[in-house]
Amino acid sequence: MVTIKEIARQSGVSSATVSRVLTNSRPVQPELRERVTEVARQLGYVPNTAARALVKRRTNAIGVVVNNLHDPFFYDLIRGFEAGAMQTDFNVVFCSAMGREIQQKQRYVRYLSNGVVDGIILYGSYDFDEALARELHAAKFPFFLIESSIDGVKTNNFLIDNEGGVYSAVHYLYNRGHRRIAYIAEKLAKRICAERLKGYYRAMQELGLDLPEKQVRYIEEDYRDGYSIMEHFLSYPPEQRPTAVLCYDDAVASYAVRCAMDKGFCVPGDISVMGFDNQTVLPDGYQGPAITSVAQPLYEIGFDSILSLSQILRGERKETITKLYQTHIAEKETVADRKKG
Amino acid sequence: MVTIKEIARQSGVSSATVSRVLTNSRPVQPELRERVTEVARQLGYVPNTAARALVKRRTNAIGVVVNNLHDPFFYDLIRGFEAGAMQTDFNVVFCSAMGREIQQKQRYVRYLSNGVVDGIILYGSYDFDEALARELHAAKFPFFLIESSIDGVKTNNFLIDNEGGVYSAVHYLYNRGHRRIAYIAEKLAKRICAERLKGYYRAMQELGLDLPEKQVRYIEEDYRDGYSIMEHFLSYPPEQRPTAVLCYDDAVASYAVRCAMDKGFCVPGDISVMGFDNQTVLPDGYQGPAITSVAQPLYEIGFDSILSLSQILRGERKETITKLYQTHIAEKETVADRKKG
DNA sequence: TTGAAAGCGCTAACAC
DNA sequence: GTGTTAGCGCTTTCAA
Repeated sequence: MVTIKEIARQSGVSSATVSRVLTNSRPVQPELRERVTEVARQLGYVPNTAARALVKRRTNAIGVVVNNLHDPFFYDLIRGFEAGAMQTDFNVVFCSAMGREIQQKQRYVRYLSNGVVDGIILYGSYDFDEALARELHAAKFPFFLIESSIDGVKTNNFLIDNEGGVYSAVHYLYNRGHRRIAYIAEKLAKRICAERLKGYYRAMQELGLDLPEKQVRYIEEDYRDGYSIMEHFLSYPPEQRPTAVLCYDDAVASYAVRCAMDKGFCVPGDISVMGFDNQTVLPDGYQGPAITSVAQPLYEIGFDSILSLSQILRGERKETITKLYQTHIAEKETVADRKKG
Repeated sequence: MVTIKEIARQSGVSSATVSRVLTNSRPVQPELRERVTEVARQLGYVPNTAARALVKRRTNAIGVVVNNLHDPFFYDLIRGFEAGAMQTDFNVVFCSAMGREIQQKQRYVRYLSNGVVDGIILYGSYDFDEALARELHAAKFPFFLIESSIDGVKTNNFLIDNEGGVYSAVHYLYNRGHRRIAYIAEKLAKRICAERLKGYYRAMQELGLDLPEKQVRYIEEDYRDGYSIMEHFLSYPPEQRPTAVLCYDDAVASYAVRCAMDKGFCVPGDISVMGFDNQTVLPDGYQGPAITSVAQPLYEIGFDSILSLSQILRGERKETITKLYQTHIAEKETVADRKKG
């Protein structure tokens, strides 16, 4: 490893001068500057991040922490982060916890927030994400929350209007003549599960549709349960059977569609299906019709969060940044308009 | 930030003792140990990574550097990295350069290799990846190459038998009665492009099939060119038209299939198509038949590389690790057996 | 403008 | 077993 000391020795100046040249922090005689620069170049000097971080208490890096980085769900979000990273001087590093691991996520957050990065972008809406956020908040460490927030504490966060998204999806179906609209819900300890379900109830109530008790069913294990729940809905007699099934997310919806098709139902001819997330990538090689879905602007969120956090870290913005992103309906092939034909 | 010094003060011992307790490095009186542990816990102490890295010259972290982390191509690879990370004590961080950016990739490699991580896993087969590898090698920094190597220098690397993969794909088609087998090639400055093409030529030659000059065409821009190239092949008179088109990768193949279907050809009835990578996720919402492809064991490679690098860093393995991973044919829906029916 | 020296938070060698 | 001390590579006072 080539150090500043070595450069100092070889160019006959003090290490302080080398530092001044390399960081451009104070004026240095042009000839010295040149000499130092040249020696540094020849030796292939790269500053030691740890040493610099220790004394400056700045690392010039931003950390992004998620669960399941491999999940195609993150496609647009990561693209946004990457694009944001191109626009800033901060180095951006990603850390991923497997499954719904809290231990590992906590470990990464602690690791990053103590001398590795200057700020963290934490993606997730599990209950433990809020706990991690509280920890960062208590430590006064700069961070940005995506899809979560801390009750009673104002923090930088980007939220998505999950409730409004499902609410508008119900209206979308209603406007196309659907009245018996079922919902397949997720009951993880994630705020977005509750928010989405709430949007469903609110819309159904406002539209004066039947109280949806028997039209809401919860996933037990994972998204594959969409299959058996759909099977259940399809077992209803035709006059009670839902004409549309709204799903917590697209993965669930994909299994609902699979089931319907397997049972000889036509989607959307016989039954419509909607999802959430507008994922281009569905699990297990789904090849059915493209799923009409509630889309969230993940690219923008990724991009904006990197840029906003950069601004905060540079001190360019002092205020707490909060934003609620709106969703839109991505019209695809799984919803029929019952008012036509 | 709570430091070791503060803990020392509050628990009435020296900071050396605190360090000993916290790192479990040497015996400490049980009561002192307990006192220190308790104070540390109460204060929410987390060791400063930078300080520790500086003195130990170890960070206990591994860096993974790729281009386009968002690319669904990485699905299995990232899953492998994540699973590997769960099996080791090292923290794993990912860095991503956009597009075919060399600047940013170099910046990340330099950043990581100077005080942020103990070892790097570099994925990529661009020419500049080799240059980056040379840099790391010159700096004697521990690293692992996936899909690339340095000419004349023995380094830790995992390679995939790209040539053999395409070679066996040609045989696979041959065994199913195909004789006019075309190839859509990529001509990026990537070693895998050359390797795959070589496998095609070798197989065609060994099988005594027509010299494939007019059966090989190169992509100009990106994978979408698969469409126009397929269009070209389809314009041949039936007796000269390829019965199978082998593609550099699945993204290209997906556009080749699109084209064939658009032009009213049946895949694989009228023309067979094969890809490479066995991607579950194809670009732009591809919905055609599942593409028969040459599959590489990306999950294993990701997993193994983390574990192998961990072992190297812990000094458990001294030898240079080199491995050539074999591919296999993933049979899907785009190849017809012309010897049947 | 430059150099000497202190110190960021931590570990490790050395003494006791 | 424990405290004292030096020092990792760098930046930043403070003098000169």
